Amino acid sequence: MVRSDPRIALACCTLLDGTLAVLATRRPLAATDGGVALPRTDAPGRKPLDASAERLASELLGESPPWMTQVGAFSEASALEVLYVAVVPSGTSAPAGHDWIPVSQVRATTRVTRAVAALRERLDREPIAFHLLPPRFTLSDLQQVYALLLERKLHKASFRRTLMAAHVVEPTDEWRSEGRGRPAQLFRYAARRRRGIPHRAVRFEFRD
Amino acid sequence: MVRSDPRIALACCTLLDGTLAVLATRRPLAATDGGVALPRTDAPGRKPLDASAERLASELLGESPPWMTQVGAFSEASALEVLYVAVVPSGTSAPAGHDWIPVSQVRATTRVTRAVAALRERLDREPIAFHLLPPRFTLSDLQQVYALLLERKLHKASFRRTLMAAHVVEPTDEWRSEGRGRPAQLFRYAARRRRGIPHRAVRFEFRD
DNA sequence: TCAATAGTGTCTGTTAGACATTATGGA
DNA sequence: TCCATAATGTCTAACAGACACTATTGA
Repeated sequence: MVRSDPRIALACCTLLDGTLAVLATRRPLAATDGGVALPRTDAPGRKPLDASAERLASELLGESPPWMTQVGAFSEASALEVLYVAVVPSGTSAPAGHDWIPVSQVRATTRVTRAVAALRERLDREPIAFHLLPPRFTLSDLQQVYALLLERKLHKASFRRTLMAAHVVEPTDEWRSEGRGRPAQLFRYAARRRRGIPHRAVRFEFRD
Repeated sequence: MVRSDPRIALACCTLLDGTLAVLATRRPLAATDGGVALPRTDAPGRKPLDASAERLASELLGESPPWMTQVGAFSEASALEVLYVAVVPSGTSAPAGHDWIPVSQVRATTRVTRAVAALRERLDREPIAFHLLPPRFTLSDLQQVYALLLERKLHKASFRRTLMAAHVVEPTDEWRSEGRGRPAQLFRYAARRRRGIPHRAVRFEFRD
């Protein structure tokens, strides 16, 4: 009946070489659970969990991640663990003692799988993809992020039409030449406040 | 650093007189926190949280609720609380010492609000609306549930077309006459396994 | 010139929503 | 008969996806 404080674990995600990667604590001895070691902290019971998670992320990265949310609670070993997921822009370097591990290498880990699923589920309601990219990005970059997280191919013209109609990006006057091919215009995330958010059609997409 | 076991709280929802209601523990003294008292239990540290929540729900209702999931963890007073949400068919009677309270009367309560939000967010991927109804229901009943949870009007013909195209209900040979008007055919939930779940279009529906 | 990528215009099939109409009961 | 509700057919505007095409750079 007497237990230690609950722990908070953070699955901090970014883009690395065109794939999703998660920040893992480097361990001197070989990992014994077959998964990655997510950064953790003990959560003081009285403080809001979100605040503790924020502090953990800030101490790791030096600043608050641009997007973060709670995934859920798990009973882990003998204590309770509350998992958070955050995203940081591609190019963010791993802090000392940590490494970016491609999630494809840790798919067996329940926590990472659930963290990535939480990203995918919120992709259409939260600007997650944008915060996985630097402030300036090309529309091809953005499309790749959506394709990566949704795990499906996307139609280029359709993707751009929908993006423009939603007024969530605005063009800059910068262009980027990526070696071969026509240079791409850089855009920034700028969700223009819309008067009425369009109604989604009712969907019945049960697997069961 | 030394704390008691985490608690599990259950927001068990049903339909009552055309509105959403949540199961609250009746308290002899006036509630002091201005909200409802959700059924709770202490979670043994070692057992999976889902199992503890299942047991809480089963002991309350006499059987497992047809649908249930974890909402998240909250730091509550001095301990941690993990909130679950369940749905039971309309007509389920409140167990002894408990009452159905319309959620419109408890909107200020964070936990109930988050539980209902969790229902709405999953409405298109889980058969939640169906489990809020008895096994046999009319399509008008079903549409009312969707309209209630989505908080918007739905177009009747469009709703039925989408429903039929998704193959998630099948007609029975029963009809129900509700006083005045033409009797309605009763349907049952029967999600036929579909070969390929259709791709949803990419949406950008950020409020921000 | 060619290869590669960015960006756009047009067409078509699907579908959500509007509207109208029929069907079938009770009062 | 009238009214209320169920159920369905048709039309239209919106849009996702396919396809083709132009634009602009490096090699």
